[in-house]
Amino acid sequence: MAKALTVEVAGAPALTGYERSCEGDPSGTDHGRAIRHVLDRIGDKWSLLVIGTLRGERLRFTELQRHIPGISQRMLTLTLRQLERDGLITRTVHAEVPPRVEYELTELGGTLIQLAMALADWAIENQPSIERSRAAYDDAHQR
Amino acid sequence: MAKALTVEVAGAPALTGYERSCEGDPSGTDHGRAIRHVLDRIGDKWSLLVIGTLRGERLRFTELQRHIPGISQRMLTLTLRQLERDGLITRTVHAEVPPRVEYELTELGGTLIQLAMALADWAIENQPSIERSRAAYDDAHQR
DNA sequence: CAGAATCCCAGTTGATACTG
DNA sequence: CAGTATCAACTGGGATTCTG
Repeated sequence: MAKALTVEVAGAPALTGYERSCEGDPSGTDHGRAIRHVLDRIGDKWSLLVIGTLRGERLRFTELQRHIPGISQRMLTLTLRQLERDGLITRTVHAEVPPRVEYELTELGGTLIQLAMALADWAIENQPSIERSRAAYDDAHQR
Repeated sequence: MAKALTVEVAGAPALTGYERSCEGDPSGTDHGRAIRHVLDRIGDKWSLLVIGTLRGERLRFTELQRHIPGISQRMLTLTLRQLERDGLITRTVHAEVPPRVEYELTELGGTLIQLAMALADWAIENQPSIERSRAAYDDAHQR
């Protein structure tokens, strides 16, 4: 997840194999590379779910955990940190006892929601079709 | 990748922790669940890249490998099989020597391209902003 | 309450060698 | 050419325990 942090050398961000091999790419807009970047950011198990949950509401740590069944304390923390670092959410600590920390989407994070919704819609709409295709494939390739 | 295959029980597809905990969900359209499904399908390292490469062209195995720098023979094979199973691409074997196998997007796969392009556009447009945010974050949190 | 620190396994990916 | 088979390495993520 923190790839760029672990392999960073002299301030230069780490490069994946794909990126390295594309360094001299003539195309100004390498979509492959771009896609790799989004996926690195929101292609993990929880990021998109956290963003979706923060849609329209500002929530506390525990509230988030309740809204996202199955997420562990550890992964919620890591995911939130990552999203904060990328500027997709903000983290606000209130100087109280007991502590209260609230998370909320930034404007940038908000723009991602649109994509997330599009993805979800696609999934909902095409799930049956995919399910059928799988059944057919498995049926034809069993032994 | 083949999660549903490995943990299948009596014909019922496996459930992730998230899905299990949502079984009684009242909402007809659980976006969280839907997003989980798309991510399971195209959130891996190569699927979206393969789909993007197949955009508009029908390509052979080796051609695909050349178009996608960094992908190993093994991962290309696995990814193609998965996409074929899900009905996103078709695999055509020509009875020749040497063998010729061509891959091409299905209609369903074509619809995914739209989303992929949207993702790529988002990445390209917001990459600088994210980069800046990261630099600021790392700067503020270093020690 | 909101985490930080550890431990650890399962699953994914990569490298390499072999084949119809 | 288009794979398959095998092995090794890496890492994402869960469970658990501790703390300001």
